[in-house]
Amino acid sequence: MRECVRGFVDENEYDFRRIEAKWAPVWEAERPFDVPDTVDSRPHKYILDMFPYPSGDLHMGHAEVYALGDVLARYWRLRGYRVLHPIGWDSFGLPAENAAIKRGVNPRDWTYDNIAQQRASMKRYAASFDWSRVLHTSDPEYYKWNQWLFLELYSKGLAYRKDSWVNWDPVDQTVLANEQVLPDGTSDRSGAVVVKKKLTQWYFRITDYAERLLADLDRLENTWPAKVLTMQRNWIGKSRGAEVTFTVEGTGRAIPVFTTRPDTLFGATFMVVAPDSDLASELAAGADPIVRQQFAEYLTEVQKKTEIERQDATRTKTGVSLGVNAINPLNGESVPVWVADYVLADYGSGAIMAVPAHDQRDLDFARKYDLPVRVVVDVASDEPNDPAQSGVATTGDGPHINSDFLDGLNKADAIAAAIERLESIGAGKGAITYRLRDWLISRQRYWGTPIPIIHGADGAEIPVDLADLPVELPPTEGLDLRPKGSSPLGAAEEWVNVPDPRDGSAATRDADTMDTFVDSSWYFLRFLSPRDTTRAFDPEQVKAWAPVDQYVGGVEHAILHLLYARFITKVLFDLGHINFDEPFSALLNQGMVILDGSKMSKSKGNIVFFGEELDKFGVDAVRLTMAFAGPPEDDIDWADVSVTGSHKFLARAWRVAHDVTSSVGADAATGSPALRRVTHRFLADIAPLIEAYKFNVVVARLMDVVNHLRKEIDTGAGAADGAVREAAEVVALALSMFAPHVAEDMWSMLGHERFVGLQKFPEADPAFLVEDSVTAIVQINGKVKERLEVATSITEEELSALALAAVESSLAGKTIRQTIVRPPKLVNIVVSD
RNA sequence: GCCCCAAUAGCCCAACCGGCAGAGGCAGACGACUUAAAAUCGUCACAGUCAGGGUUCGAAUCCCUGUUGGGGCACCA
Repeated sequence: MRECVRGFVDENEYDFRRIEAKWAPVWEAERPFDVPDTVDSRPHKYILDMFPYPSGDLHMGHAEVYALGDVLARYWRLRGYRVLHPIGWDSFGLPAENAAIKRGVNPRDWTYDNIAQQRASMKRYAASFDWSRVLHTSDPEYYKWNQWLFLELYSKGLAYRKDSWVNWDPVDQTVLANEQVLPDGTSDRSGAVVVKKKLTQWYFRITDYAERLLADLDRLENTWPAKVLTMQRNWIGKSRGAEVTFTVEGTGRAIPVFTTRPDTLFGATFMVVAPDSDLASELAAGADPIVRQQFAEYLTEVQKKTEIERQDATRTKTGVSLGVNAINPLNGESVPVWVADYVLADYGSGAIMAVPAHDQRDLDFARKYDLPVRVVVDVASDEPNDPAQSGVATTGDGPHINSDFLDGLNKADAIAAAIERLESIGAGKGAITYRLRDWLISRQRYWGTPIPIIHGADGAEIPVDLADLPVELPPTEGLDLRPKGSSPLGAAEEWVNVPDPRDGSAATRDADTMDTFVDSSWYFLRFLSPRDTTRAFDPEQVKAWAPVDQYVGGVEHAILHLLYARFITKVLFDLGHINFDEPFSALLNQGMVILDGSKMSKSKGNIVFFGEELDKFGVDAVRLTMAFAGPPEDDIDWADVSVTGSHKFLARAWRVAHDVTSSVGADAATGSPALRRVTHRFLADIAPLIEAYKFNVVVARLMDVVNHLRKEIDTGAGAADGAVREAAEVVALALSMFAPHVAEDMWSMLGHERFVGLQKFPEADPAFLVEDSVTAIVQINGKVKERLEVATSITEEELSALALAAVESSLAGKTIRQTIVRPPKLVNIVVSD
């Protein structure tokens, strides 16, 4: 049950409404966290939270990221760093357009109305952003540089157009990148089942960077979540093996195949070509009419399948023979060539050698079409070793058989020997392939960055001159934004028809817009000089701030955004625009805010509304709850946490500061040593805890300090004590990371000038960090028998003697076998009867 | 099917290099204050660490097996 917390309009009571109303306007007027362009000598930290997409108001997920990101930003400020913590909006994208179609509003209006709403909520939430650097990716001032980026890639051959089978979302009526298709074959936006279409589209050559994108993950090993690293490695999907060239019998046409198992070449009993590959069409074209007919029917059937059906590994494999044979380069054997849709056109060369004895997919196919199975690795297991009978392909290691010069070798040696032989006879070589495909970046929708290319009547692609950027979107008036499979921009005749820059003849603009992931792949650089009209980013500012020291956001971007941003960063590095090649030095993925064990959703009706929570409990209590709920990467079940509890704690902390009667500068040295010990231990522990993202533990420790303070004021040293003031000030400083309004008010009540967020943590005094004495425990056979108060400096001999004396009576009649002494805390005496 | 992560009090969570299972909070019980209640202040109780085995003087912590939950990959040759 969450009930409403009521405040009192009384200066002597904690009232979050009064305190919020008091400080928000001051921060708004004085902008304490804006960072000027000037470079200064302090150490820098660039703390970045993933910027939001403006779909309606902020939600509880935003409340979590921006609370946690702000803890880190404020922490580094309190450590004396110069902190850049900017915010903006990822404001191009389909939802704006879909809303526009549904409600007849302009996508621009819809977007900027939402931004205004989110901006107001964000300000209310009091995250310490630099509000002078706000950017929106849908502003021409931003997407001009997005177009510049495109042209940079284009000039280096990294942006290109090709005709290919692409993922098509039949609901949103646009193409999707591979990364935007969920594992179940549906679109990550619309949820529609994705189909394949053959279209001419723009791509970024991310595959050129596959090896570096993979290798450089090692450098992020301890600063990025292991989970994200694994996901990226899987996505890039490196395979080592060999490329082997088979030759079509008769025509001599070469068929290159990629295999991870060149050692099993003697077990290849047929070949399979992807039905939708050019090679298949070519081979079928030369075949007899019956084969041609069968192939054509099969291809039609295959193309009707959805991605879901096609990716179902359990379905029965199908295929047709192409009626031609190919020669195995190692043994000269002639094997039949088939087409089957378990082979993919765009992986490897779109063709495979099939080794049914040692590959389950090939075996399934061989058994269905009665093709031969030849065992070439003797895997020496207890299992029946005949895949043709068992139906289970063997993949283990063992001596090779039926393999001529490979006989007797194990897997690794046979692979090496096979590659060596292939290379010496010119029939192949060692090779590496990647699962990663080029990034499809064109979209057939309106609300995105226009692609700055003009198509000449002769088919030439002419990059728009830099001086003519930005290519601005035309107004929506008169345009039909409804999805129809081609870009709405194509219908904006005045916009699309332009003179050919070469000779003034008729030409047209490219009517597609860019994937919005292009926009977000470099926005962290634009924050460094957001008003610069002469370039995408200022190299001086980049040198001062970049790369991002700490990135904070959801794990849903583990592949998409983070992979693209890494890629673009490497491209910009190679082009000499920046001097680093990984964009985000450290990454924190926060969990989700859920309710009653499940994800919040409109359809389930289990939504906690951001604004309502702030109304009921106050900004500080909500922010504190986000930090205190548990480790940041865990999900927060809003039903399991108590915002009321956070509110009560804040009131308690506030009251403590309110009760302090000493003046600024009161001597802490003469105050309560016990309290000082608590305060300085806390101070010493903040850094390691925050830097390990243990925000929940810091809050717990903060509560502990407040509890001690309360006790000290009520029944100890009293409200005028110097140590009490010291502790209250430390509480205000530390609390400013979580609850800025309360902290600012406490700081002010303690007689200080604003702003608490711009102060520095005092150093912990080492004198309070060491204990003079500790409680040592004495165990017999691991069970605690006695406790001794001993000096921290006690020697092994002294402690041992004290311990033996203390448990003397329990040792009567027993034999001491061993004594383990770990000064100053433990003695374990091992005895037997 | 393969891989990874987790499991500590009724609940959310702490626990350094293997060394007394508890920092903090929620919910609970009791007391003080109050005519009473709320708020506040205080006191108390509650688990032997998912199960089983191993290593060790000593295991929440290391190893193995399993259970449950979460996540990733999965016709990629």
